[in-house]
Amino acid sequence: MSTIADVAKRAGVSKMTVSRVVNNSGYISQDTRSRVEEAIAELGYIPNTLARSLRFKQTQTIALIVTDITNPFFTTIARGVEDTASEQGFSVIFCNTDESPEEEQEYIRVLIQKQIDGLLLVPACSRTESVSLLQDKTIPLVLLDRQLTGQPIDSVRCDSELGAYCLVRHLLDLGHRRIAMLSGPADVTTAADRVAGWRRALREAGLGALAGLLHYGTYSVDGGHEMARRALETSPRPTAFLTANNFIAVGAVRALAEHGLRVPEDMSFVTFDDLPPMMMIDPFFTAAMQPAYEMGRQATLLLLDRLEGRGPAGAHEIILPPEFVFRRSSGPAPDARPSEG
Amino acid sequence: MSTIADVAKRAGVSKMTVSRVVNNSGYISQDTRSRVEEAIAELGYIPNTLARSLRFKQTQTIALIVTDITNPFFTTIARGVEDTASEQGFSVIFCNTDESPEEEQEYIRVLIQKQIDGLLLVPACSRTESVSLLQDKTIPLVLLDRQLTGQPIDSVRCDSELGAYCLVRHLLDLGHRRIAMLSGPADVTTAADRVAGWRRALREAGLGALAGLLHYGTYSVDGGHEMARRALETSPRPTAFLTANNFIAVGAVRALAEHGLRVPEDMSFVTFDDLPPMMMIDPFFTAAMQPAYEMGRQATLLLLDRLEGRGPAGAHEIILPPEFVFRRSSGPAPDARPSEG
DNA sequence: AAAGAATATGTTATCGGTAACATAGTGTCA
DNA sequence: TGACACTATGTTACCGATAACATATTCTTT
Repeated sequence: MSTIADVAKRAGVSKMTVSRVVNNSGYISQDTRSRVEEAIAELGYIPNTLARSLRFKQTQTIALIVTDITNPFFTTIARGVEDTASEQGFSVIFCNTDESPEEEQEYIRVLIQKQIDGLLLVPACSRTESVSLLQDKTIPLVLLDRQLTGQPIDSVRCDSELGAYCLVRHLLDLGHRRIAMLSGPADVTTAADRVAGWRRALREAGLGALAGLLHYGTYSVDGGHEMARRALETSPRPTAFLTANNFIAVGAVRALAEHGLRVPEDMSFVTFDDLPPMMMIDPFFTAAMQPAYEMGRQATLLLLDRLEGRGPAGAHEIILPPEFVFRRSSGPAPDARPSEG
Repeated sequence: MSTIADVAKRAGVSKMTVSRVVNNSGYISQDTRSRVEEAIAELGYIPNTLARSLRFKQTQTIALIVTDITNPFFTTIARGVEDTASEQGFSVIFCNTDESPEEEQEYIRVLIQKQIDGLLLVPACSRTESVSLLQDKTIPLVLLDRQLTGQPIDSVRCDSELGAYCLVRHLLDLGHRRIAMLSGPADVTTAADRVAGWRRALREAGLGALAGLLHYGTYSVDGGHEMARRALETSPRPTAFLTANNFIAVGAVRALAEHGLRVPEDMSFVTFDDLPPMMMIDPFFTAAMQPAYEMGRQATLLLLDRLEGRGPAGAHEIILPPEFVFRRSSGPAPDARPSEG
């Protein structure tokens, strides 16, 4: 691996002269420039970013920590981040915590060691321990998707409360009255917000009695399966499900199938997050879709602004609206149909 | 951001002493150790990996370049790589080329700049230009999934030829005789291998006339859609499709639906790579599944061996067998059934 | 033609950490 | 009690690049 010193020796100049050629800075005679460029080509010299970063105290690298790399919602965010960052000459380090606050803390420590310039974080829970490390170091932080309790922090997210509210309104319009909510972990803000939207829509419809309709679980297929099982045991049974993310939806649909229930004839179904069209033979869910790519993009732009000391004073919150697709999974409530069961 | 010098000053010792405490090396009195640890805690000191790596000429970082980050096959490989690498104290940088050799070359250049210790590569095409950069630098390289033409290189892949062969045999057993192959790009070795397996099975069955049955396209939904359209225009029409990956399968199934054809009644269907069970409400494809996680794991182990100068002399090839699932997408050929159009 | 600007290149110090060597006190053994 | 090992700590140089400053030549300008 040849260094700037090797190039300098070969070209018969000082290291500084080589540096000037490489970075196009300062004055260089045409003759010297050619000699140096020739030496660079001959040696296949590629500058060492480590050394440069050490000197600059800037690595041109940001990191993105998500909680579930298998979820297309997060991989789409990741693409938005990657595209936007590399446009501006930044590299991105991706990390996956699997919803574990301990992993999160460990990653943050390693990333600080690696001298990242800034961090985009989907927090595993709403507690703030792990980010305190960053704040001591004055490394800019932008939260994605989920928030933290306590002091306000720059964040980009989708309006979960509104999304859930609209989905429930859709079900109410179809005549449903017993609408179960299969939510995520209680200490994750998106789950809480979606519950709030569900609750508001029902309250406005004069349906305040929610006993047995609200279930908390993990954002996973197993979580959805488990919550759906619990929900189906209640009596009277709900006629519709609202699930708080795509994996919960898949788990819940499977549980319904196991109970011999058809969607939407026996149970209507609406969810947050769609499944990726690329993998769907036959899209099916009525869903509130979060603008994942755009969330990644906006968060990155905000973070890069912060790196240059720009952007609004105080914490900046960007809240994007969900989009809705209405498909076969939601239909009229049984007792709203002329004559059935 | 406090440095080792800050800690040293606060503890009233030299930088070297702090370094010894942090790395548990050399001799340290209990008394000094406590003072230094206290100073570290007070300042929230976290060592700078850049500086350390510069000195060591080792970053404890490897990179994984894949061609399509949206494909669960590659994200599963990525998980295998990440888990295995971090077990051994290595970080992983993920890169996505979107099947572009130019992007690939650019990433490799940046990764060399970042002084990665080794590279896992899913090449975008079988040409070798981009990896020559690495070989000048003696950075160990392990190929994943696909191979390169020319000199042999360490590689880990699944037996594509065998997988395709067995899938076609399955169709032959079901009575199919006109079996179309919807393959990937002609200059990608996995696509070529799958074509070879398909060809061998047909030849062994005495079905040498392949005119109009072989189609090349991209490994994408659009590619599959396009190839399926072409295949459906041939006459006599094929009774079964073999698709070379999961996205091609999705595109092809959609094209069939547009033509009003049912699977498997009107067209049987087998494919390489399944869709992720996590996102499938109702798994459906008969598929040859590649052991993606294990491929990532094995490739990482081989690469880490190479980093330490271990492993077999000469290029090492690890070829893992595919697994098969037989599901509803494949059924008897129409003319093999008692009475039907 | 002298003075200052513009051009071209080199030298030194530095980023944060650590290997290699140096120094000094303590303990042990013949 | 002197020699040598062991323990504990510090000093110097270096990894590869670059900012800041220094030096030297050429070109303008009055």
